[in-house]
Amino acid sequence: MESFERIFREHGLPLTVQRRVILDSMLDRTDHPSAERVYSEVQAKIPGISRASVYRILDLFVELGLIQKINPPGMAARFDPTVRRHTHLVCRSCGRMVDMDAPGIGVLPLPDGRAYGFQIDDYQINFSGLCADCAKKHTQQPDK
Amino acid sequence: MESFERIFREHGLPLTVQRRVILDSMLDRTDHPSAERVYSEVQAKIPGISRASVYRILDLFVELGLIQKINPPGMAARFDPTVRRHTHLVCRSCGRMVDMDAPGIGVLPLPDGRAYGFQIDDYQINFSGLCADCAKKHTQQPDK
DNA sequence: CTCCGTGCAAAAGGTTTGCACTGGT
DNA sequence: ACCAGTGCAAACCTTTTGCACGGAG
Repeated sequence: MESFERIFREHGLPLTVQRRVILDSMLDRTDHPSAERVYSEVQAKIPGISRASVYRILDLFVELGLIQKINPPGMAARFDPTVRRHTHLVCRSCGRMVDMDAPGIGVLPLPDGRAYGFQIDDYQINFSGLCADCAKKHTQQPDK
Repeated sequence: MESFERIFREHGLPLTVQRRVILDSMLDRTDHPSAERVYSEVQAKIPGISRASVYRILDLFVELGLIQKINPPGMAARFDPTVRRHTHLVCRSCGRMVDMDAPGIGVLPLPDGRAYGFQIDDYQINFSGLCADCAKKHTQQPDK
């Protein structure tokens, strides 16, 4: 929780205000914000911050293993403070993304990729469909 | 195979040279080209073709169910003539993508999303790792 | 002949980069 | 004081869009 200062020291990385604030705003959130959304939220706390810094800092956190980057099909990348592998539900219509923490769901053995010339070491499962709001809209107005 | 002319007629869609050539270049291929790659390949056969047409035509084929669009994490979309759901192996280093047709791999029941307010109707599994070439490079030069 | 499809160029959206300055350590 | 981190703007990559022309039906 607060040992992130140690993590930075161990890597010889300066702990700047920008990094503190962005890390703060990422932890303990259950949504999956895009870089743009993090940017606009953080602007309230650090008015002069640049979009580039947000991107750089989020990518740094990913490299440090502090957060996870998710690339939903056809939309901006999202960032997730939950680092362990887990499954996401994505709304095809509005892009809303929620964690799916059902036991047994989304747990696969890593297959042997040698027949394909691959060393497989990770996987990602994304379920897609419609969230409640979008399902409602679609049934009300099936056209368009 | 050749009934695609019928498919177009049924939809009242003109069958243009561009569509013929792009469909031709897509069928029977086992790689997973990006729109840009299709564009440069097709330029050899139709010198004046525009990038926009390639994008429009590929998307049309996806709507017609003739091909599939794949969105690998963090890179340009790929197109796949194999329409049925199947699993992909993606090289994290070079982006190479191969089909993984092992029986039983990548077949999941659709979970009940109601607890999350979702109607789940599809999913995608991507295994990731290193292809043989990139694995070789990494072991030879672990740094950088 | 009538439209739809196309080519072109520009815009849009998301992300990265080069460079000078600033702020941690 | 040093050097990495930052802000800014421009570049970049992928994809979409507006519009006028041209070819398929």
